[in-house]
Amino acid sequence: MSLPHAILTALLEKPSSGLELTRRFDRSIGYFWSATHQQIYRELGKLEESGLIRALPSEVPARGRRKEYEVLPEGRRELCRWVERREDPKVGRDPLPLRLRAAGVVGLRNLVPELARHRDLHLARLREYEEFERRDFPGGALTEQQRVQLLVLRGGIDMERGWVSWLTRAVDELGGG
Amino acid sequence: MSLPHAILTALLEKPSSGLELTRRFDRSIGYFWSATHQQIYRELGKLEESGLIRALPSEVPARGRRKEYEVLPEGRRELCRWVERREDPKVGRDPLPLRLRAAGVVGLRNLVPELARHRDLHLARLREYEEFERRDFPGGALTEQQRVQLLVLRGGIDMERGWVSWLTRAVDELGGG
DNA sequence: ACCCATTTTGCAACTTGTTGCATAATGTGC
DNA sequence: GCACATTATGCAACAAGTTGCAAAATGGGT
Repeated sequence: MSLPHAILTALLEKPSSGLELTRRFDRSIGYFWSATHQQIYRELGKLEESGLIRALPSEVPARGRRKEYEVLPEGRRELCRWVERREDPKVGRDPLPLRLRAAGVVGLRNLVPELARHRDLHLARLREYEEFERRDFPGGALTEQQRVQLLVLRGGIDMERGWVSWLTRAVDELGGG
Repeated sequence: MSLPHAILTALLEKPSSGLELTRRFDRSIGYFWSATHQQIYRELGKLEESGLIRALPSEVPARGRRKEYEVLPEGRRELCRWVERREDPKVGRDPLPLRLRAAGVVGLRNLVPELARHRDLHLARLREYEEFERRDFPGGALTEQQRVQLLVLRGGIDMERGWVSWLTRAVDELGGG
């Protein structure tokens, strides 16, 4: 039940349309979550139906027509409950280490180049996040909200660093013999 | 499509029953994947039906009765195809950073103790993995399969270290003021 | 005015993951 | 040999995530 809450957060930060949300998920929210536009539209429908958000008033019934949403008080309350809730951590879900482990049984085959490719992709993501940090948080006084956003961004950075260093070691050890 | 392949890998390492697999998922495979026993039983059914694995012969039809599976040649081939496949990395899916970000909007409320709790849980997991490393990989010559398993384990360790350090910093910065 | 690519919203079918419960066999104490 | 917890397998209903496609509006260009 994280997607609706991720959407509520994003909408509180700034009222948006479905597509806009999709784009923001690829950027600032996507360090730890991702969602396709279909997921988002469906969820927006549910959230509207249950009275947590509403579409900003517009005349036409709108299909293929831009539709902005904003959070209602009940939506904010639900988000508060979620923040306060106690919930245990989940283990990650990345198939790559699994594939490496499979390779331990069926042989390395062509996996090392794939590991290197992933290392490069994670490195690119890392660079991008570091760029966000430089661009969006130039030193100086930060609001509480900005401090939290920066913390989350740094979490994303730490994770990507972890991937890069692990994959680098893996390629080294396996590629080198 | 990772679960069936994770099961194939585990069964190749050692033919097992459903419950045994469930336990092994909580241990050596679980660094990057998890599965409940229901998921595993369902998947075992599918894999058997499509001829990738088979139940080791036993007289009685068996309900509530231990049932061992082994991988058939077609299953091994499928696993090879999976290892060779090109597949992009997925972003993580952990709700905690999302909740922190939500707290940036609705206020920190009681989140800091929850962050500390997660830090402790990740730390416990980290200790457990380190214990696995000490116990199952005492220095000396390793087979290729063991080297790969150790690499995967170290990936799990790196990720947990990342969590612990990030959560430590988060608790520090937010708790302290 | 018309064509066409793009933007934006959305449906439907499917796969995967989760939750709660049911049922059969096995082991243990008495 | 009976009661009871434990082990082991499984069903069914649901929730969440994925994939492929469609259709309405918009904004050029000609």
